[in-house]
Amino acid sequence: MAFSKKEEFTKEDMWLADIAKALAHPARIRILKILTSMNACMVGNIVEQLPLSQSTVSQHLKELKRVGLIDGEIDGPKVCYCINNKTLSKAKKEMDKLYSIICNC
Amino acid sequence: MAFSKKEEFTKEDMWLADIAKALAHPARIRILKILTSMNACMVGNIVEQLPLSQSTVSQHLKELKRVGLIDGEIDGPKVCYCINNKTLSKAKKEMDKLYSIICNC
DNA sequence: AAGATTTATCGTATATTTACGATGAACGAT
DNA sequence: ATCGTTCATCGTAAATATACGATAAATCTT
Repeated sequence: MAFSKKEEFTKEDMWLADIAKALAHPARIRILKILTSMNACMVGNIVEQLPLSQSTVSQHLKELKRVGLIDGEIDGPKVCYCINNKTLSKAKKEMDKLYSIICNC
Repeated sequence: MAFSKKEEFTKEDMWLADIAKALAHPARIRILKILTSMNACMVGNIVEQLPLSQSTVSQHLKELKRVGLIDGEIDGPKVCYCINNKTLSKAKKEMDKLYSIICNC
């Protein structure tokens, strides 16, 4: 992103852009769907369902966690990930707000 | 993105991820809002309202155009940009669909 | 025709993203 | 205590993204 000038934008636009960035890879969209369909699950379970290595999936999980869209809970040597519905609700709300502003529909 | 494995995902997830990528910068969200508030406008008009150089704004416009969220019409030496409501509607619809799948709200 | 205006593109620098294998850290099981 | 399992992190490579100034291309104005 080089030396980005993001400070010059509103907090709302920056937050939404950040959420959009987290959604900007099909693997991460897939992960959210997987977590929903299984309610919650271990990393290994997610890796199985994606055409990516364990380390790459771990990075995608980290990105989703960074923006708060998912939570990870340590369970022995495993880690159980799940959707963070609070952040997701907020994301939906803000996204709807954006569309209500810019969309004629 | 290195050598991305995006071929292994569904078209829907890839399309949505691509739309999200286009929204993944506050300047581009701002541009969509500006285009809405002014209905349509020239590049210079947009540049005025952003803390970015003309060439950088031009790149952001190109990214929005790439995914079809905006259209540009040449008008003399100027170019008039406007929202593409068709793509935007589809984006909203697909985004809603995603949220309806993954969101408990 | 010459000059001004407008915008896209080029060239460039730096940061970030995506991917992988290898390694390390934490835990459970033997 | 050692071994296997699970996952994050490190190191690395290549592609993209972001930003800018400079330049080119197209069009208006004079």
